[in-house]
Amino acid sequence: MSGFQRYKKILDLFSEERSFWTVLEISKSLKTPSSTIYRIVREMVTAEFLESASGSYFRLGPAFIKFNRIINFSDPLVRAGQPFLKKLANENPITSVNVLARLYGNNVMCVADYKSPTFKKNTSYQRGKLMPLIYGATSRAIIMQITGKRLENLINLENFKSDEDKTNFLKELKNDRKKGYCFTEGQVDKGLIGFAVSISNKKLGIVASLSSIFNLDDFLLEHEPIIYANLTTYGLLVEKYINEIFDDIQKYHHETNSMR
Amino acid sequence: MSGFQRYKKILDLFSEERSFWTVLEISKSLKTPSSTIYRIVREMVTAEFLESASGSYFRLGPAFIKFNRIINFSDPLVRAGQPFLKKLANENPITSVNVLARLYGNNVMCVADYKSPTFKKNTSYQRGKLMPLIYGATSRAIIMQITGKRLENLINLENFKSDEDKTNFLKELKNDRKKGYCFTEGQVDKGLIGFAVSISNKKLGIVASLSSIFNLDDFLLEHEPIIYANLTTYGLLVEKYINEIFDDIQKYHHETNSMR
DNA sequence: AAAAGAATTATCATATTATGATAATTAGTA
DNA sequence: TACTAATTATCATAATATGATAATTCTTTT
Repeated sequence: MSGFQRYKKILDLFSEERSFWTVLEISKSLKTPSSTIYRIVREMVTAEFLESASGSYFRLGPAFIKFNRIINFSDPLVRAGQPFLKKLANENPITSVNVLARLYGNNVMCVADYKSPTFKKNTSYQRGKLMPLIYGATSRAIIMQITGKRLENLINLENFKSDEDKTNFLKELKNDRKKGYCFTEGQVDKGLIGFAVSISNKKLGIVASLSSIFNLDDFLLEHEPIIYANLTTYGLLVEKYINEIFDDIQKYHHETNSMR
Repeated sequence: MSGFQRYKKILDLFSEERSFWTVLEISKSLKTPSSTIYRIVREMVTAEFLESASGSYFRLGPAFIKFNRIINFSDPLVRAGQPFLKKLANENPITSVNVLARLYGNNVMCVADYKSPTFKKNTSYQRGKLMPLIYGATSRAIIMQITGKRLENLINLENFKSDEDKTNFLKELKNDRKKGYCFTEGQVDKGLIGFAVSISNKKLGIVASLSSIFNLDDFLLEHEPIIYANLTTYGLLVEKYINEIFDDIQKYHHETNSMR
């Protein structure tokens, strides 16, 4: 183990289900002597990436909250898209969850969400949560932007039941790419349906989507055109704002860099 | 520079105001050759603690969103307190911002907040934001739990205008400690007032506070007893739940550790 | 399409740092 | 108080990071 990996491996042990670890547990789990782990953990506590509780337990530290906040207030995708989620919810014909998601490594991650106050069911789409790559409209509108070898690599990581399933998926992907939007039913949460459009920004390396999720029971066919119109309109708006934000950033850097 | 510091120093460059950095900018700023920075940045991109955009810019990576989410869903303080913030807001006699905050290094950090929908003004208390240690009721209810050398060290980091100011502050602290709650006016945001109670859990090393912030203009003297009653009641409830959560965690560890 | 320039990665000898077994200390508990 | 568990210190050795430079790749311009 070397470099940043040394620290990452420890952080990766912490999960929602298991958020407290003792040094001995870490040591066993990583098959590394406890004297080494003690030293590393101490470093990370100093840096506030870990925090110690009594009973010799350690948990994730407040640094993550701090940096998360910085991202939240400065990430172009979040900044550009967040304000529209509520509007989208209000203009949708039925109660909805609205989600901004992006490619995150080999997964899709939700980066912002807004649920209508009247939406009762719990959904799998919540900020920070990793989502499966091949299920749900939210993910589809992301993966359909990817082509060639990159797509192949991503797809090969997934466990399709059969080769037929895989071929079907790729066919659907192609279709949706042409249409410019996606629809899926119950792929992530039972009883829910999703609609999504792609969002991207080449300069910023953003591969993302904007989606609305509804209760199947609430949905009528006549809602469809309105839903697509809303998503398309706001999707374009979000892209426009991302561009503007990036331009501002570049301008700022040119100014400050030329000041010396 | 060695160990985790090497990585931390780079991360610490990123802020809300300046969220994009090029390798060259980092290299200049840290007075370290760019070949070294390139290597380190690449490592962090792999670990998803940094992310590259085009134009050779880098920004904070999605790992922070992921770990933040884990904290959000597993931190005993947040888990115990978050659900009460809305209730507190609803039961307060006037529109309010309600905040859970905790000691974070030498600062106070807000870890959860709920604003009444009718509360219009922007406040400085938002999740993840660092707050001054000696201003505002939210911070006061935290620092008043600290005594002895620890308190002295913390206080000495602050710039009091005069020794008199410092003595006064310590006197007020003592008073509030006796009373069991705090009140301040306009110390953090003009036109706002704050009420706070302490929250702590020795086992978990939690030194925190629960507070309600109001518009000075809305406030009448007759509101005061209700506000204190609410804060006290919910403060105790939060502490009770923190305890229960910790007991669950311990039970879980005993079980899984004895399984081998 | 070629060329120039910028960004990024590779190389490698050397300096620095991490490792882990063990001992020493400290904190927690009965 | 004494006992046990947790944490820190020590240190020789193995492993790794560093940074100057060269090589490569990516972008932009003509």
